[in-house]
Amino acid sequence: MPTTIKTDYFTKDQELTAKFAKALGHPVRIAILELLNSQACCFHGDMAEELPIAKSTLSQHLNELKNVGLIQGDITPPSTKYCINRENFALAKRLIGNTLK
Amino acid sequence: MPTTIKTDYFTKDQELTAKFAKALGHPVRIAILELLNSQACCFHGDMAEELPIAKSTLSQHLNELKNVGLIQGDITPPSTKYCINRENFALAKRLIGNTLK
DNA sequence: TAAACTGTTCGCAAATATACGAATAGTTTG
DNA sequence: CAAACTATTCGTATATTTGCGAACAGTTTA
Repeated sequence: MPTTIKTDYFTKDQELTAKFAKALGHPVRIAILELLNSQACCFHGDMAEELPIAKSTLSQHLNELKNVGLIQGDITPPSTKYCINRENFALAKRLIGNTLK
Repeated sequence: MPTTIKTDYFTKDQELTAKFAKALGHPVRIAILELLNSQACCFHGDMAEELPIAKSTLSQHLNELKNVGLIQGDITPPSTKYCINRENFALAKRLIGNTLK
């Protein structure tokens, strides 16, 4: 068997593609994005009413989407407004679409 | 607070979109798909040489991709040939792309 | 300042995902 | 038939994800 160097195998793009895809890998998060997409922006509370999960769980999902940059949160207590990050939306679409080409 | 029915909240499309995305949510599986995409088909052994994981782990990843229908395996011992399932590739691209529109 | 309102964070439990090597299962070769 | 070859399955360990309710943190209102 030939020796194969396997250090740092993955490219940044591959890592990023997987990261975006992973963030999309849950129905709740798909639903969140569709909600945000259908309206300009959305408050946490509005989504909590629609989605079949506890508020704390919703916060976690929103946080995951925020961490990969697919959405952004405008925190002005007592309420928080969430919007889609169009730039990263497009990037994610391009990366994933490229993998599925 | 108005009563909201939350049973069976997610649509089939939302579930399927999440499923596809989840399958894409790991760099190894992204790399696998890119390998398969760059060549017509690929043997397990060819990929095992390229990827920084054990063969058994590779089998698991291939199995996940197969389970969601993104690839298909042609098992003719002692070797197994894997190909991309173009139909579901396109479906996944359409569903995820639609979410990110 | 107390109470109300909206979200987040914490602490925990259960379920999934990831990874490896050993053992196993089909073929083909000697 | 034994050995070699390729790949999967098994058993196991660890890490991550998902989910909830309780507790907490900023504002605004009474």
